[in-house]
Amino acid sequence: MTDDTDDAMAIPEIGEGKRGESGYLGYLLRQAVAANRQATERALEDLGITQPQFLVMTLINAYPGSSGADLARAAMLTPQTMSVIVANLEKARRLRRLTDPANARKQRLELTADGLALLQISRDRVREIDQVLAADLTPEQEQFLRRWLVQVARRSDR
Amino acid sequence: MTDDTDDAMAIPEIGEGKRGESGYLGYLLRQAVAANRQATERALEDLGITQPQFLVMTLINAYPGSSGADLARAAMLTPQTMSVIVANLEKARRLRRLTDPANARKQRLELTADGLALLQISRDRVREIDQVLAADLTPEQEQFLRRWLVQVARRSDR
DNA sequence: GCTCTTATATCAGTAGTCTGATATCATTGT
DNA sequence: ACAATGATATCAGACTACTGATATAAGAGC
Repeated sequence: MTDDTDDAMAIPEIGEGKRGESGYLGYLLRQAVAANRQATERALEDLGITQPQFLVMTLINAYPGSSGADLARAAMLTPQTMSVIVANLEKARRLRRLTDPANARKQRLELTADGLALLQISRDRVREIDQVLAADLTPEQEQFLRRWLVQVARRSDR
Repeated sequence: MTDDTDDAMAIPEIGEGKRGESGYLGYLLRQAVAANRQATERALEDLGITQPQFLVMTLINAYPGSSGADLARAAMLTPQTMSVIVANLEKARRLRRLTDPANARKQRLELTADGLALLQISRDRVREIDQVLAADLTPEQEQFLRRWLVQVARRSDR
């Protein structure tokens, strides 16, 4: 079917037209993140870990004893969203909740041995995907990129 | 509360530590996109339009008569996802489905007058947010960014 | 003491996003 | 003509992610 006799216009390919250098920067950002997320989840598929779960496990490992609210702030997510992610991780027995001795409302979170083991396996794979992102970049270019991304996140922060 | 007598470590601020120049590029990307999405949805809040809805309305306007499958390919989303977005847009009477005369399975999508009016109002606001992203960038830097984002999207495509 | 504010966690509802499974229509091959 | 293949749409289930509402605990001010 090479003839285009119907009147629905053709949509350009990824790198072309509005989907390339023209078009919204926000759209290109979203496209890139979606691709990166899919790559990550494909890499962690056999471990049953999603990208957000990996992020939260990483945070808990780095700052053990944090509360859900702490994690929500760190990940720039709402407490409700974090609550769901933590609940899913708990259901899979990858973390534990301990009641804070000083604050009965607060729950101190920490990884189980199982969670830590999975995190360690995941880390290498995620790092590898991350390095693909920076391939073909000079150190200066990567530095510029990182600074720009942080600035974008901070500017819309509130 | 300036003393940190409890043993839960403090989590750094956005630009600092692992949340700044170090840390995963993928994480920084996600943070930036989340911030951008929130800014966009805040700007379109009174119109009741989400960022994905804006994208789909823009696509339908540019390529009227496209099918859900066409749009899914263009937006790099699955047909199921597109189906949900289209259903929500139809529920809000911002688009119409016409059955394709040549293919009873296919549905040709087009904006209603209402949808088009909303799209036109939205456009300026979204463009403004997009320009904030590119503020402080030289044309060369912006060009480099766009190329990198397209490359990231294309590389993990499939 | 008691109230007001703040912080924490969670329930409910909506929207987006994926994978997997189905049903239906169109095209192609024989 | 008919079976196989492919394209389209959609249902179901799971995980994010948001807003809004609620309950409870801690701390501040009176």
